[in-house]
Amino acid sequence: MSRRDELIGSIGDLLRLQSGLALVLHQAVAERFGLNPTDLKCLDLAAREEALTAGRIAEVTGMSTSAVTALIDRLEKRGFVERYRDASDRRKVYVRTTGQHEEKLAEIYGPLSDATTRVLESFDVTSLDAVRDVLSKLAEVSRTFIGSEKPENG
Amino acid sequence: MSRRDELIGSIGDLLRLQSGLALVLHQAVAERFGLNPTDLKCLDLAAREEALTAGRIAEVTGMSTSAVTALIDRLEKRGFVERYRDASDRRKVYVRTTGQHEEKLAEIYGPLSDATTRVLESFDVTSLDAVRDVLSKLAEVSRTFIGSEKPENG
DNA sequence: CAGGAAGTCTCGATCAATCGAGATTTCCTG
DNA sequence: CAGGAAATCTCGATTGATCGAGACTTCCTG
Repeated sequence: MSRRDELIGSIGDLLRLQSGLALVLHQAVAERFGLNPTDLKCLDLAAREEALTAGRIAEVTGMSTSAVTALIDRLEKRGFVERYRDASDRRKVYVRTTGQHEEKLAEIYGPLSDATTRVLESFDVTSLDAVRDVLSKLAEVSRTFIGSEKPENG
Repeated sequence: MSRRDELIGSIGDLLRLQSGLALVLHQAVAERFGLNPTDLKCLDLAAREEALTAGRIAEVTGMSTSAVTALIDRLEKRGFVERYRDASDRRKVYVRTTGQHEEKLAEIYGPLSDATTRVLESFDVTSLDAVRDVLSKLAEVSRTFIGSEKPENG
């Protein structure tokens, strides 16, 4: 086996390892939040999307509207999100994060993020450049793959 | 902001992105297996550990023994694992994978794995070398971090 | 303003996963 | 072989998340 193939093999292993670790970490985060994975996912969604309605959550997750209501109830009860009605269409209910979410995330991920930065700082620009190129291409591959696996949610 | 800092920032973003994608992918895999995340996790455990007993699963996961029994029932019913008793201590029940798990995993991840390999093949050895170094250091950081977050499971 | 549609919520029922207590089988010690 | 410990399983009850049907409020069209 060539040095190239060896490298490619071990990078593959490392990527799988990182995926596994990400799962464990995510699990730990969900526990720390006192939320199940689905709820945490919707919380992330709320943090990212500007004007997230209950109906939109149902659409994205495939859940029934009643399940979404219950979900928002849970998130609201724990203070992670707030409901507010659209001023111009009062049927709609928007969900926005209160800030607790981001705060808590930063609290949890802060040390990891710092440690990651320190590691990266120990490499030269050439290496970092290569890493960024590779990771961005890999991200594209993953995204395409996931897209092809789940054709329903456009 | 220096070029270094820019690079470090975007690599951080890419790493977070990859983590997110890993989650989505894992979710998709669990669905494809018809298993919940907990069950899938135990299945992975069974695939990795040589002599995995029911009690060991309870220990690792923190579940009660009755929950573990139910879990193994589910996995067994779907053909992913088999129970067999220890020949020298017939109280113990070992759980081993039947091979369906690995087969199905390969089936799902095959295309992604191939695409990943193709991407990596498009880079030169110097770049790959840098990537491997960085990823292996980052993996170490993640592992340490997870260890410090969950001190209970040694 | 009437009628229907859209968006969300309420309610009752269901299902999966879990727990605790106790039963069962097997092992170990004397 | 008796007694207790270990490993797992069974059973009944509980909890959390979900669904479907329908209620409610609001919007839009004519």
